[in-house]
Amino acid sequence: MRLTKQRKVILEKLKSTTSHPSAVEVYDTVRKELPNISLGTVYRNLDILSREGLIQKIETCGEQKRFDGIPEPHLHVICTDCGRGRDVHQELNLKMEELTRVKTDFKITGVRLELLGVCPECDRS
Amino acid sequence: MRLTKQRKVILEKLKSTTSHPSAVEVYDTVRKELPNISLGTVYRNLDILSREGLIQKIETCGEQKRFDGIPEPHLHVICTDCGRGRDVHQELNLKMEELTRVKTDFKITGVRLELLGVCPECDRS
DNA sequence: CTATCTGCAAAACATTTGCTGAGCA
DNA sequence: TGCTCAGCAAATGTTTTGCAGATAG
Repeated sequence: MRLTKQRKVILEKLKSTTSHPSAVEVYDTVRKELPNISLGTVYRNLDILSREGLIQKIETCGEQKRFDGIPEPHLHVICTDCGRGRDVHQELNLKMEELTRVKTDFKITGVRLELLGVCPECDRS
Repeated sequence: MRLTKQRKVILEKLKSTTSHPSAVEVYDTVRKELPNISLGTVYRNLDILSREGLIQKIETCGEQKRFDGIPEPHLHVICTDCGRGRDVHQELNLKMEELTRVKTDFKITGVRLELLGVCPECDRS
């Protein structure tokens, strides 16, 4: 994987925020520095970067996908009002051992878990 | 809420399957009985029915939304290959009590939890 | 009767892709 | 220099919406 300036800026912007921006939001931020970058390039790079394990594509719900500069799996809270997410640096007590006991003919490989809530901003209004 | 024949058939089809069809799949099924129904009507009704609590809109990930004739919250396994889901009628040991101890300024209201795995069909190939 | 609902078509988004020329290694 | 990548634009897929006529209650 080459380190083009587009790729570098995308990665850099994503590492310096905790707001889990969508692809379009990344695009808007990066465009301040690289005005000629195209949205297609942003999508392509977000995809490549997450496949390479440098960032995380948050397969979250409903709306568009969001991206996280922290590639290690961790817990997110999602605001049910505005859709914004926040990191939670705390483990929930859900054991993988318990998952293997689930009665299903699927081969269980993991969980997708996120907390739902209302963020302080939305709570005010 | 009126009980139109379109709405009745959509609800009926959804109640008689466990496959969590997407809106387009519901459309295809319903069209066998009501050939002139439009996709827009299907979307509108799926939305209304889930807001009324008669069905469940599965806010699942990545791809398009899927719908469940069972409105009560229950666990789903999602195939990471084909995206198909299946119900799991079993509780995981995750207590609401534990959620309230999460350190965040969000007002926690719930969790979104789904299992990931590979379905028997995809496992074969 | 009339407020709600349908069908249709267009619009709105999010995302992907084909192509040609540019630039990293 | 060669292979990967960027920019552009068109295509794709999902969901929403405006409108005029139909219909449940």
